[in-house]
Amino acid sequence: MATMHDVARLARVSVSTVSYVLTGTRPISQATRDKVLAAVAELDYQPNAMARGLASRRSRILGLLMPMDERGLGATETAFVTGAAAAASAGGYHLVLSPVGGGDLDDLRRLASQRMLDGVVLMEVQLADERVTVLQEAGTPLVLIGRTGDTSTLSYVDIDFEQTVREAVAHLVGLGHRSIVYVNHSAATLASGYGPALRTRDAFVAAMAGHGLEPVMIPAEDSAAGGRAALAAAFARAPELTAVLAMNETAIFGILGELTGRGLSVPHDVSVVSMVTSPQVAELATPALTAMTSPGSAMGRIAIEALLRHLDGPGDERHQQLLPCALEVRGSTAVPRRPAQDAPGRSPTDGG
Amino acid sequence: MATMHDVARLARVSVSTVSYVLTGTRPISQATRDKVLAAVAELDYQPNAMARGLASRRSRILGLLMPMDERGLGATETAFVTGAAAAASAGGYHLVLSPVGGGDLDDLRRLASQRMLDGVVLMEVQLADERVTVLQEAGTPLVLIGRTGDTSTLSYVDIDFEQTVREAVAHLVGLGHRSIVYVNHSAATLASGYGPALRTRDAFVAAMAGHGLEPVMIPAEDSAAGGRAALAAAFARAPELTAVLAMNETAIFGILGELTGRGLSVPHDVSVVSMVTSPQVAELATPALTAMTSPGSAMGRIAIEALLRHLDGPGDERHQQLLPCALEVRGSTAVPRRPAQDAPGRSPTDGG
DNA sequence: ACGTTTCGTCGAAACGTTTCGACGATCATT
DNA sequence: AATGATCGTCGAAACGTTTCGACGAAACGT
Repeated sequence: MATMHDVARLARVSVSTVSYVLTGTRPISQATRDKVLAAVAELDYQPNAMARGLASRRSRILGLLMPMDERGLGATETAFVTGAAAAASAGGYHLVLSPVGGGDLDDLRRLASQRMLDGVVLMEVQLADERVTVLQEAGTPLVLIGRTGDTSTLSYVDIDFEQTVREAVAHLVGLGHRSIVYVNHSAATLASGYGPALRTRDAFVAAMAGHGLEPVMIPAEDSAAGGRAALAAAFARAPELTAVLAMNETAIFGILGELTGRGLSVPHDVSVVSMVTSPQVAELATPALTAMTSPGSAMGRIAIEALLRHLDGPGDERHQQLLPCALEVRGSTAVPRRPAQDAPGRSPTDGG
Repeated sequence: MATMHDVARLARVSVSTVSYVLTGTRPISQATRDKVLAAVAELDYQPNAMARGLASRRSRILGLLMPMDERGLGATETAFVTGAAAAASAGGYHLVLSPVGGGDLDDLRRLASQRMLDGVVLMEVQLADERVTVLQEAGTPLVLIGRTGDTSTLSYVDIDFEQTVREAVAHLVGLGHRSIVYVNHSAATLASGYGPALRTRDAFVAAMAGHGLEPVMIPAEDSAAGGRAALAAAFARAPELTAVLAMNETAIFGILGELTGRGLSVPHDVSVVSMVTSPQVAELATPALTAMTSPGSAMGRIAIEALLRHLDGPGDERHQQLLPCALEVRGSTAVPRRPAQDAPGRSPTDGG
């Protein structure tokens, strides 16, 4: 394995000159530069990451901290990781996936103190998240995915739940639906203050109100059984329902199963829209789900780019951005067969 | 940030003594050890990872190289990552996820040459995999997930496809099924020499032969549409079929949709077994799928442990291990309603 | 022609560990 | 009581970079 000394000797220059050529820190004449680069190529030289990290006090490693619970990563998180890794790679950084769960806060403290990570992206942030405190104490540059309760001081990227819900509701209303039920995460999750669940709830109420419609929200456990139960509850609360909007990616398969079980056809009897869902999951269902596609890959990229700016910049800048999910119409939404009670049979927006 | 010098000064010993206490490389008296540890605790000292890596020529970072194609990680791969990360963490190592796709072989070469990774776990290995060559040339310790064509020299962990298929077939035959169709990956994938597809094909033929039954295999594209087409093809080839064994986790949702579409009930008209599937995915279907659960987490752990042994040991040892998937019976398999043609009502293997 | 910048390069000192060789003490062996 | 081994500790030399200060040489203004 060639070192910088070898390159310097071969090019007949000093080590520092080689370093300046490679890092561009100081101006070097074209002639010398060529000599050095030729030597680098000939020796197939690669800088030693550890030595570079020690001397420059920059590891060029970024951490991606995700809960990694037993359910593992969904397709959305996966897209996020892919996007983040690509952006890190483009910036000359590596990305470390750390399975730092909720419990091992000491693990996290150790990780941050070892100076192995130049910066960190924190996923699945809770409204009150101890990990944030730990990392801030350690002085680690930080970008959040999601938002804490106090959003003022930190950089974050999050989904624009309000805009997303508004679009989803508009799509259904546009098709002629008047009775729409929103299936959220579980009551326990809501009670624990999970941001996305709370924000979508409020956004749903607001969006329905904007159309002069009654909002009905049903919480559901994160399982197929939870979805079935939620659908039963939905019909109990709103027997005339023609559309379901579901936040709960896991429950939605139960919802579909239960609808089929009741002899109801999707989309003609009941339309279904899945929120914050990846195309891969949406395609698994039959019919394929009309969904609000989460911008996973873009979020990963943006988060890393913000983090890199943090590292280079003066350090006092913040990046706060919301990204909406994109409506992708597939087979699970259509004009309702059962005409809306307070509307004519013809949908208001089908003038194609 | 405290350094080793600070600890040494506070404990009134030399730096090397501190190092010996911390690494256990040389014997140190209890009295000195106590002094040092007290100083460490007081200063909240954490060793600098870069300095340690440079001096010891060990980064304590392990790489997990996965294709990261646009489909992202399935639940099985996710479990693998989780298991691997936990094992690495337990061994005092960190795990780097690197999105090294097929194209950027140079990227991989660079990564290996930077001496940032002590060792590497390579996922989704092809029968002829250039990445293996690159890493071997760079002298990077290596463990494969999957097997190359020549299995003699390398360490690997893989699924025991033969055993898995045998169990799946035995389950179905035990229920009384006689006409079983195997839905594999696509013809193109088979032609490209993808190990799992080839191995399961051969294992299926062997297992069916063991029961004196006719093996029927249908290739299917990795999509819901591919699954539908495969099912149609299956009925064309074997109109009397009562069971489907599917390797293709994506196609299986299309298969289920098409069965429902044809008015056939799962499991009573047709039983379905999904191979190498995670419980999470199996639960998404209605009814929940009887599946051969892939040992994702265990594989991750075993691969990392083998890699760590590689790093400590003399370096010439190999670890080669096959893990079967475990049969988990859920709602998609049952005794066939349509009695088998060439057998009495009683199944040949149900002598419990 | 003479100071004064600017440019290109060099030598050496970090960076924070690990690890090697050495050296008194202590201990067992004769 | 002298002779080795063993134990515990120390000082110093790596490890392979980056980066600072310095220093000639060339280019500039006067």
